[in-house]
Amino acid sequence: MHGGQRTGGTGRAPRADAVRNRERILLAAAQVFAAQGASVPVDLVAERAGVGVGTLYRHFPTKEALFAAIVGGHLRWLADAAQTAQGDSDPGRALFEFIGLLATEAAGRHDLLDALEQAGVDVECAVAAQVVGLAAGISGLLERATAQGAVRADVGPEDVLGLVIGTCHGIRRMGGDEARARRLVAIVCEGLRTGPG
Amino acid sequence: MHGGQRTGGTGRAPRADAVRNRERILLAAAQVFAAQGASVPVDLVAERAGVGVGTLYRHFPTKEALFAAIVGGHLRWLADAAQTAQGDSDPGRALFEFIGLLATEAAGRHDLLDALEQAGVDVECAVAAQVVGLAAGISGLLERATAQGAVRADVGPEDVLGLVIGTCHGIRRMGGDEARARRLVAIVCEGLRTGPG
DNA sequence: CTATATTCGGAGCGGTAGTTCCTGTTCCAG
DNA sequence: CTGGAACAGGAACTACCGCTCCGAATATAG
Repeated sequence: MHGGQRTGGTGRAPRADAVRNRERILLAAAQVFAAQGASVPVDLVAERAGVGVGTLYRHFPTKEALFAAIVGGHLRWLADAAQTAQGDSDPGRALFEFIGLLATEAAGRHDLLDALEQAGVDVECAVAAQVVGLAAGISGLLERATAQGAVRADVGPEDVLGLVIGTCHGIRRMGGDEARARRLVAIVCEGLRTGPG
Repeated sequence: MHGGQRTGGTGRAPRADAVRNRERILLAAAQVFAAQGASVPVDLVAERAGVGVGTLYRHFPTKEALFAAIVGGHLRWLADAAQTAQGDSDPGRALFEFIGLLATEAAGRHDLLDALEQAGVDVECAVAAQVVGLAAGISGLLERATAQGAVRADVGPEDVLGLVIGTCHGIRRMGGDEARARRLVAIVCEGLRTGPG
């Protein structure tokens, strides 16, 4: 499970135009999903890729599979970032910086926010499996920050994810204003801190 | 514009079964929209009301009009609550209590959250006009709280509304857990407060 | 009770979106 | 060069949804 599915199934090498079209589709889907979200019609992705819908459906069995292939990369990247952030000497700062990163990414890319939200509703869906790595990373960051006493003791990983998703909705609501986005993130992080003192 | 539209337009008294059906539709729509949100099919509302879709469309020109009629009541009620809360002797507490009320209402009722979100995207739509009263109430509460120094000086009414909407998404994400809902609201309110001290 | 304007109901229309199917085309081994 | 298998493309199929239309039912005036 690492190179993409063959069409035939035996061991024959794939044709050159097939792999070319596959990459065109992936590129177009990345652009369109990021700009418009998961609700964009499949035909639009195919058109942008310069390909018919039949071609698209030969490479990806369903729209959801294509979407999962696109957001999977982002999610893995974010999960890795969370993993490395756990090595930070200041756990509190590490958590808050990662929240800022996640909020900025998800507010700017519609596909990422859609994926996070879908994962919360349909636990069975393809993207939900991709999110667990990210959730684990947040969990690790939060544990260290809690041990340090940098955040309220009663918050769990689900709370953090919920707050981030919510903040992204708030940010998107006002047209991606950069200053406001930073303000909302700052407010949420301040709220996560332990009380005054 | 206060009693609902007549069908004919002259001055004839409406038929008894017509007003009965109108109220059935309103009741069914209130239940279904609250449970499933604005995206619920019109046929389902009609079925629940024990009425055909044709009947529904005689009383309400469009689905959006029906939806606006349903959420309009809630929005006015909330706007009134915000108005009266402005008379509170403690502006900070008044604002935070109202945020908690709004979040609880919107997290439990899908229609209210959908309306708030739709108003942020389509400024032209019917519900957007209904939200301005609520926004004005929040504005007033925030102004007093800011003057008292109970909240950060750099937050605006739009920030508050965005945060509340976001918080509701976070709350809904985890299945309406009561304790978690209160925790998220508390975190956001704490973040809105002026820094430590 | 009768007449008639009003209302009811749901089949059907137009549009959208995901997916499939089939014909014509293209690449590659031999 | 050539045969044939893999591939491309988009029309068509299915499902869904908001909305309309018109024959059937019915409430109310006289």
